[in-house]
Amino acid sequence: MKALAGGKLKLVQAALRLITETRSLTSLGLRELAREAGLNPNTFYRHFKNLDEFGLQVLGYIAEDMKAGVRQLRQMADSSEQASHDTVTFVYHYFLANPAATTVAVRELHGPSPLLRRALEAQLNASAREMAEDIIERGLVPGVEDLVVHEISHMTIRYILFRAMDYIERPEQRERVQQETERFINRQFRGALVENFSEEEVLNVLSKTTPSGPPL
Amino acid sequence: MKALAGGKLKLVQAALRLITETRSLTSLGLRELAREAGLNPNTFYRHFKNLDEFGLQVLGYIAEDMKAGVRQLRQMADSSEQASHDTVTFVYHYFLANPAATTVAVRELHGPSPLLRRALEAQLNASAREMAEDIIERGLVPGVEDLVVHEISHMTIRYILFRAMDYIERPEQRERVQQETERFINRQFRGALVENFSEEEVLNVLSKTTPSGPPL
DNA sequence: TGTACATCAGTGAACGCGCGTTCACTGATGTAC
DNA sequence: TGTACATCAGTGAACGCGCGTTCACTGATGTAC
Repeated sequence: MKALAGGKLKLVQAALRLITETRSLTSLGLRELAREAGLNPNTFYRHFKNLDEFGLQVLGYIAEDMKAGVRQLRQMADSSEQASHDTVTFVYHYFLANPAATTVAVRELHGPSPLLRRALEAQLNASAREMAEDIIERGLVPGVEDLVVHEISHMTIRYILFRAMDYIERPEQRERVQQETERFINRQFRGALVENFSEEEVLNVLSKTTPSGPPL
Repeated sequence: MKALAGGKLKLVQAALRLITETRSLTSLGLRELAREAGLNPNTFYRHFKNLDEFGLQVLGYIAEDMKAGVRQLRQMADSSEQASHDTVTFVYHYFLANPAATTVAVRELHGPSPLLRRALEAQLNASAREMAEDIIERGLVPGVEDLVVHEISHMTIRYILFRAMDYIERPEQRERVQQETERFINRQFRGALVENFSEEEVLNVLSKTTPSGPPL
C-alpha cells in the first residue's frame, strides 16, 4: 500500500483528530472533514467517491500503523504467563498512545456500516492469526491444539480491543483492566489444557496436590 | 417503572422498528421518529426533553423486556456444562427473537453517547451480578471463589452480547457461534479451577491420567 | 349535576442552518514531440 | 530546449433538502367547587 499524501492525507488525519470519546468515523460529515483539514468541501471528491470509501482509507491508514506497532512486539518470554503479561502491557500502551485509532476500531466493529464492519473484522482476524502463529511457533502453550490456540487468540484480540476503551477513558482502572485481561488469557489457555478431562477428574486429581502460587 | 403509553410508546416502538442492521439508536432523528410513529414532529417535545432523554427511555423499555425474558431462565441443570449449554441456547434464542433490542445494546455500549454508555453498562453489570449469584447459589462451579465467578460472569455477558450480532446476522454460523460460546465459558471456569497451580504442575498431574471425553 | 378552569397530547406553519452534491473555473505539474 | 496539451488538486458559488426548534393554536380529559 503506498503512503497517503497531500489533501488525501490531510483529510484522513482530520478524521483522526475529530474522532474523540463522543464521535465515530461514520458520524463524520464531508464538510466537517474538509473544514478540519483546511480544504474546500469539494476537494473531498477529488480523492474519494463517497464517505464509505473514505472510511476504508482511514481504516487502512490505521491498520498500517497498528501493524508497524505490533511488529516491534517480537519479545522474549520464557513462560506463557510472562508472555501474556508482556504482550498485554505492550498492547494497552499502544492503544493508550493511539486513542483515535482505537476508538474507530471499537466503534465501527459493531457500527452501522456493513462495509467497514467487514473490513475491520478481516483485519482483526489477520491479527488473531498472527498472534496464534506466534504462540504456536514459540511453543508457549504445549498441550493445547493449534486449532484451539487460534480460537482463543480470536477471542482474546476482541476482548482486549473492548477493554482498551475502558483503559483509555478511565486512568484509575488501568491496572485493574490489565490484570483482568491477563487472568482472562491465562484462564482460557489453562481451561483449554484441561478441557478434555471431565469436571470430576480435574477436581479429584488436583485435590491430591497443593497449589504452589498465591491465590488470585 | 410504570409502563409507557400513547404517543410516548409509539415513539419508542418506532425507534425499535427503525433500528436494523445499519442503524443505531443515536443515529435516529427526531423527525424520522415522528414520521415512523405517525405523529407530528413537535409531539416529540411533549414527551421528551431531547434525544438523549429519549434514548434512555428506549433503553429502559428494552431492559424491562430483557429482565422478563431472563426471569424465565431459572432452569434445571445438574452440571455446569449442562447449565452453560442450556443458558447459552436460551440466551441466543432470546436475542434472535429481539434483534432490534440486541442491536441497540451492542451498538450503544461503545457508541457515541456517554450517557447511554453508562446506562447500558449498569444494566449489563446488574445482569452479570445476577448470573454470578445464580451460579454460586446452585453450586455449579465448586472450587472457584465467588469473586472469580463474578469476574467471569462479567466477561461472559459481554462476550455473548457481541457474538449475538453474528448469531443474528449469519444464520449459517449460528451453531458455530453457540459452540464457541460454550467453549469460552467452560474454559474460563476450568481455567479458574486450576489457576492456583503452576503450569508444570497441571501438565505433570494431568499426564498421569487419561482424558475421558472426545477431543474438541 | 353543572360549570369553570387547568392540564395535556397533538397540530401546522415557519425559522435558520448545515448538509451532500453539482457546476464552471483556475493554476500547477507532468508528458509528448 | 521549447511548445502544446492533458492531468490533477483545489476553489467559490449555488442548489435543494431534511434537520431541530419555536410559535400560536386546538380539542380532549381531569379537577375543584
